[in-house]
Amino acid sequence: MELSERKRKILAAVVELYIATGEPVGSKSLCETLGFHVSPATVRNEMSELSSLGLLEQPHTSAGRVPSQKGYRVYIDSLMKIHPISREEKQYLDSMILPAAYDPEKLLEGVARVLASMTKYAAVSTTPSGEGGVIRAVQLVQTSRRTAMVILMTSAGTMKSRIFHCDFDLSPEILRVFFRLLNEKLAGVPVASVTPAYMQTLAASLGEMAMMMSSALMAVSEAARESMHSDVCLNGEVNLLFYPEFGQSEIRRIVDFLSRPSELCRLLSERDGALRVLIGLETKQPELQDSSVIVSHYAVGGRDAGAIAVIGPTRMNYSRIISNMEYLSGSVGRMLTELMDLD
Amino acid sequence: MELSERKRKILAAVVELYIATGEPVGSKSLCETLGFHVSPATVRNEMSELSSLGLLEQPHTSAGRVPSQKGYRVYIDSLMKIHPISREEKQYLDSMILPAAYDPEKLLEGVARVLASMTKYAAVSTTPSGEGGVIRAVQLVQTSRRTAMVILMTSAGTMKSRIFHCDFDLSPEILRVFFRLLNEKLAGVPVASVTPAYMQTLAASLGEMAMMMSSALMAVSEAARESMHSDVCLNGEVNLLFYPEFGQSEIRRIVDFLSRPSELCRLLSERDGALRVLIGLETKQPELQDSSVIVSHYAVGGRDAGAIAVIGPTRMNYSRIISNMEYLSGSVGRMLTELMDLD
DNA sequence: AGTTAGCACTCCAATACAGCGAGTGCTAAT
DNA sequence: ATTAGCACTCGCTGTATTGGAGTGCTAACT
Repeated sequence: MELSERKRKILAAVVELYIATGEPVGSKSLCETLGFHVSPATVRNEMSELSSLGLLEQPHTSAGRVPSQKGYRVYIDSLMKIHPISREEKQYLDSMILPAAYDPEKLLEGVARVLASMTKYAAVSTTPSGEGGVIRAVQLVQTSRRTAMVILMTSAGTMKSRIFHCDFDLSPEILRVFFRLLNEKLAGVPVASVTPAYMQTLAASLGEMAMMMSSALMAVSEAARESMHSDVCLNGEVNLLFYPEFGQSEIRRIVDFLSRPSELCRLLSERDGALRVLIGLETKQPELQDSSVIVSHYAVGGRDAGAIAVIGPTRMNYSRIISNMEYLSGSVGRMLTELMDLD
Repeated sequence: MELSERKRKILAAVVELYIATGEPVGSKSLCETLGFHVSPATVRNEMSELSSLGLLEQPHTSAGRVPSQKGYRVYIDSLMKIHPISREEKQYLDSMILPAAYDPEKLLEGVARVLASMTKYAAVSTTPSGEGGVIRAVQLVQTSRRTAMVILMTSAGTMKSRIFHCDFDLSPEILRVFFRLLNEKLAGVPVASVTPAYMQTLAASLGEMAMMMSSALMAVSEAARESMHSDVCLNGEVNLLFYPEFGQSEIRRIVDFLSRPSELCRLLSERDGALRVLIGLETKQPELQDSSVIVSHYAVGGRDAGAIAVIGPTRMNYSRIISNMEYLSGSVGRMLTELMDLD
């Protein structure tokens, strides 16, 4: 399907005008935004052909045209020019996420927040999953006389903590011993293999220390289990309220869908290169019929670790958002890689 | 203003029926739910008097009655009987927040989440502010070869961390020295006095160590500054979508209000005993005209530290929510007190 | 052949209006 | 004091009317 240059320009103009206004675009108003002079009648003829090609559609006979799902597809794949991200935007994004760069969960939560506030759509992010990684280190922090926190860091960029309680007073010396033992035994061990059974055998090898450390060991195994699954952070659902194309009932359906983490996960796992745009039913979700999703994956230490996504009406400002998301997922990956000292 | 027993019963029944159905209640349907036999006409007479007392109002002449703000007030202050919290509810609440009990911020965030999911309204919580407290301990955790995290715990129940970067490789020995120095110098110092100027004089007293530790000291002062202000966690705004009394535009106004943390803070700072119910304009917020807010404060180590709140339509299930919130704020205070080892 | 002006046609959206029914207030009887 | 009866009010729903934006077609023009 090759389109004439003029058809391409007209399609692009329809998409952009519709994105900007949210109203079906008619031949007359389109003429005004077109860079060259043509009469409304000519534009009508062209639009009529674009309609029969399935790129535009009419809400009803006597209304303007609206891009179809296929029309958006063509626009995104070959018509749109991506607006490179500006220095100010980079600085803004960095400044918003940098303060949370020490904790993967906080970081990804912050990313969802900034993404939502910047785009004015709903944003989702997943924290990295420790699934394929190994334990990099176990840290211990005393939190009160008889409680301490274990922090388990994995090569996949996760960091989980868990508190444990002893029935004797902790001292820096004891913690040092615990620390040495735990790291000796666990560093380099695949996270997936840290099962309760594994901990049992580990405890056995600790001899008399096993008793004292049992609650610490339990905390470690719980932290390992938690490392295995990735959390989903959702933010900015309410932004969707401000788009008139979503009515009360539609919003409810979308919000309801967004509240189901497993479905969101599935949506984010769709991949095909680093960044993907899913338009309307391409998401395979009837609830998202009039929404689009932009998913961008981030990598930690060279391996795919998680994703960030924006969900908004199909009439989204794709070009601006895509460049921002590319930058953000790059930053996140870099920060986590750095945090994990994997560079 | 003393009401006859029958008027009290009728008012209570109107409030409860309206809370349950959301529809203005008419004399006929009210008769059916009333425990004793009276005719609709009698009820109409009573309701008419309650109307002229300003306790009920009519959306329009030929509609049923709806409780006025004053009517809710009377109901809450003297008619409602609080439904004590059940064992299952307690267990559910505990199980939802316990896993986050090691980090005040996560805990309060979790509280907002569980409160929102349980009530199906919007929930807010504030993290404790370190303002009046002193530094209890500074912990250090190595996060990579040249980076470490400082964790600053205060007597007010706050815990803030910050990462710092050195231009030399860190070792457990160095960290131990840092740890000892920091705690020697800072334990017991009021958080409010840890200004950059204070850190300057502290650095001076460290002699040759000052150079090596400068980034760590900076991290501490930033963590202290952060400890001073309390975060506001908001959750479940979207729940408000499901109440028909809120139209699209009203929801937008409410959500917009909720997105301004300083205003939320002001709202939560209203206090008068541990728990307070603000109905409609009692909140002094025109945006919350048709909403009510229930605020419950929690204490850490015997001192007021923060608050949790629920925001929903005036037609809220007050009795259930109040008992749940009382329990929750008690739990939170207890957990934080325990975490801080202040018991 | 491609472009354009003119015009009849379509169909949504807004407005007006009638009829229904839930609920009230009043009156008169109990 | 309570209740049955009844006229009245007023929002809601459904139907008819109208205005206008936008289209598709045809015929004239370049």
